[in-house]
Amino acid sequence: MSKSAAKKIQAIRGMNDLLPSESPRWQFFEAKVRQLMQRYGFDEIRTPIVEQTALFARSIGEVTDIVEKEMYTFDDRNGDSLTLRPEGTASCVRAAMEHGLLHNQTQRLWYQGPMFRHERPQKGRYRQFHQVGVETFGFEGPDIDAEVILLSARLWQELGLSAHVTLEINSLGSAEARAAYRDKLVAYFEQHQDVLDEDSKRRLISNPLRILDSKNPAMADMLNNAPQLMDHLDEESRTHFEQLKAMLDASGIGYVINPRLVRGLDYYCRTVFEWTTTALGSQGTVCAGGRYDGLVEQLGGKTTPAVGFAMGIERLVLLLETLDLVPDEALGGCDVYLLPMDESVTVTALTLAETLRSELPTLRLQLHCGGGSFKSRMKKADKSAASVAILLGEDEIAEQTVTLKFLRDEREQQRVPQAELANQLKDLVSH
RNA sequence: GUGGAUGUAGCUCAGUGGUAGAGCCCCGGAUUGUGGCUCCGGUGGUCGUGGGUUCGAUCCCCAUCAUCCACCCCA
Repeated sequence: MSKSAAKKIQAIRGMNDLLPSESPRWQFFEAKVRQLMQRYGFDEIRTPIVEQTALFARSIGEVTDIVEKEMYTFDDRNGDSLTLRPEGTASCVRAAMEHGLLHNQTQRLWYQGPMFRHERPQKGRYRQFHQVGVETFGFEGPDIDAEVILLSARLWQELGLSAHVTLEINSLGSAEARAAYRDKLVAYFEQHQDVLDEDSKRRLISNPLRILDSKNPAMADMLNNAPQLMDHLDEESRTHFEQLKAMLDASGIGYVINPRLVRGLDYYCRTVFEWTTTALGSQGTVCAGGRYDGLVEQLGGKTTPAVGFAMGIERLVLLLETLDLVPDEALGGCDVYLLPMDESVTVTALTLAETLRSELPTLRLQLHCGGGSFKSRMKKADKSAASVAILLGEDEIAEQTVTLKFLRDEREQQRVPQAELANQLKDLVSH
């Protein structure tokens, strides 16, 4: 490379490349998710990653941290204010409304993709991160709340994570009850201004319910005497919550009721829940969601009950990696390595490889390319993780055979007629 | 946005005010058609970047960028 004064261009802070050594874990996770969604009868929806800024301002809440200081917002060439989506629910609601999916019908949707928030990166938290989300529309009763929670619980089971995550649930009450409680709480906190720390004073405006969750011991007494959310639930929400608990009990799903569990986004009401883990440091929430019955109306649609959740893929993949839960066979590699022994047989090897791929569509066959000594070719076969190397040289070509060499066990290598090769390799294709 | 730690080879890391080393990886050889183990050799660094102090800075000072951890926030 020439000596250039140009600065090295690197990835944007907090936006990561997903390298080949990592991608199999993601694929493993994504495959499980896709399969699961099908099993539960959820349909995939894909929406653009850019939306009008107003969509997020109106749905997430004007005074939330996300909208106030974490959005990637910019002006389009025609002057419109656009924003890289910081979460998936708003886009999903917008798209569903826009295409009439909510008109006199119910929906069970899921999505997956990148989200963007301008936060200080740390373990399990990045500026471009990825979520899988589920959104359901048109179901009023607690059965759908239970259904989406059970769906998430089954995913942990499928992934081997069940023992490592905990379900916390709470109810925020109806939008009216929540608003009334909020006012009451703010009034209470204002009477105790002298005890409030800096963070809490700020939250008094942005998210007063969050103050209840403060870890500051100096405020513990004051918080314990604060009005309780549970005491201010409206009757319908109370019933809804009781029924949900009964359904979870009947399903054998363990949970903890956390009266201080408050979601950060404005649109939640009634049921809220969170799956957390202690294995990831301070970013322990791995999946979170709840009911948002008012959002569709808030965005200009007909009143439509809705429940959903989102999970952070980075966090879950990190968890899978930490706990070593991705099976070896999911971690990539190939089954066989086809190796021409010198330059003179390159073309034959190439055509043989294509023949085998046609005959065995699921066989993972890597063809040696790039020349090199025989020794280096063998080394690459070894590195490839293939269990079998197919050696092709002048002798083999002369008699229309190949040499099968077993790289991972003690079996003698053998000559096999090319016509029988596909048949011999079948056993390697168990997937 | 706040606080702390760290930036030396592709990776993991030593190290010194007189412009650098190990292990792993990679390449070649010992082994003309047999990988893994062993041995030998080799490629590869403007010591994150820019300034300052100094005869001289990878080392000391300042700034900046990046990464990591925590706070905040959140998935």
